[in-house]
Amino acid sequence: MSQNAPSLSKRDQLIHTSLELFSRHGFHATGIDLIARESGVTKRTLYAHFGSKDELIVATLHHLDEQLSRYFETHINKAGSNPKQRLLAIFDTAGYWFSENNFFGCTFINATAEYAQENESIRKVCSEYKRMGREFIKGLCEEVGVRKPQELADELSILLEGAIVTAQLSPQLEAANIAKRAAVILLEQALTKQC
Amino acid sequence: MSQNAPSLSKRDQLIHTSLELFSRHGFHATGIDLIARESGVTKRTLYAHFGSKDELIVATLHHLDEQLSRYFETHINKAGSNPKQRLLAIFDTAGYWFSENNFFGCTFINATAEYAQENESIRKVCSEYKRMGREFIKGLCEEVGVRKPQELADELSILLEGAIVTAQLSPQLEAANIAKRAAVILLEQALTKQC
DNA sequence: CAACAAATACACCGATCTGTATACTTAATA
DNA sequence: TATTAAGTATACAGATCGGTGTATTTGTTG
Repeated sequence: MSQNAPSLSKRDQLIHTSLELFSRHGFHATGIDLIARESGVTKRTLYAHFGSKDELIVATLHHLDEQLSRYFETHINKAGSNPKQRLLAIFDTAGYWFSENNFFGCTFINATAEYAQENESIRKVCSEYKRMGREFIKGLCEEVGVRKPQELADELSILLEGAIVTAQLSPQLEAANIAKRAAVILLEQALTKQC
Repeated sequence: MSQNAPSLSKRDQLIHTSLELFSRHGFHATGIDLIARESGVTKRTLYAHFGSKDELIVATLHHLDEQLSRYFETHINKAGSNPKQRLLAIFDTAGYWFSENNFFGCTFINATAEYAQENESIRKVCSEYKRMGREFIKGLCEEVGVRKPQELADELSILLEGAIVTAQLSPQLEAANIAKRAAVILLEQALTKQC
């Protein structure tokens, strides 16, 4: 999940630092001055690349979108070619994610919490990310060949969301394993129903 | 969910206003001055009742804890005495909750997002609330009489959490109904498994 | 070498933040 | 009626916030 490249462009460095600080401490709690300092960059340079803090937030969320999507796709591809195993690998991947030491819940959820009313563009990036996630899961359900892939995908998506916030709020629970256990039941039910 | 009492004590008025503003706009984004003004109270009075903003936040979350617990218990009791119906009424209640116009996701999740590192006491209130919620659901599972009530309760808890954040991020989805559909399957599976 | 873009250094702006100091007023109570 | 607690009014402190103005330096490219 984490990448520590030796030589990033100033822009990438700023986004990288922003992601770390926003995820760990939240958005309002993270000031522009700190981001610039931690990036080894002047505040003036920051504003040369991003017109405002909100723009920086949006760019950071877009970066996280790509990063998380790649993370899940990579891990699921490692699970092999069996469609059922690929679908359930979602929850194994989630388990890896939760165990990383820079996991602080879903930053998209956190961003929506902090900008529920104020900032349309931030909220839009978050809901769009979630929509794409559901599309991805729906694709895996279609591979499995259940009768109503949309319904199963919606159910598994909610399970995944629940596992994320449970891992965030109640780390002692094995949220990913519980969600996977439930997912197995829902998947088998969806498969038998079409006979 | 909302209560508009005519004459509240200053303390209750402050907590009531805080809950509204914190839920709608977030914690860092809501200033002490605004809370005092909207409560019709001086900032000096606010600090006479609560030693700091963090103390006010903790008190507000405790109030929300009681309010939400009562909300769910009341609605579930209205569902009658059939244990299965009572258990599934969790998700009907969630559906009512999501449709209220002062629903902005779970304020406990939002608080944890904003104070993940900084404030232990705030985080503790939130995780404790979630723990009690799981206990409550476990009690309903025991009433139903499944073999492993803890397992089913953990699964349904994750479903509920997932429905909450899905309703927050993707309001167009009928998150409560989807979660209930999944809950029915998990419940029936838990019941047949013990034969 | 000349020209230009990118980044730096650094002071500064107005606004807002949490929290406090001080003096005055109201209302209930003993 | 005297006392006391609760609240008001208002100004202020010290820090931080997002964002800008300006001049200087660096590095690359023609």
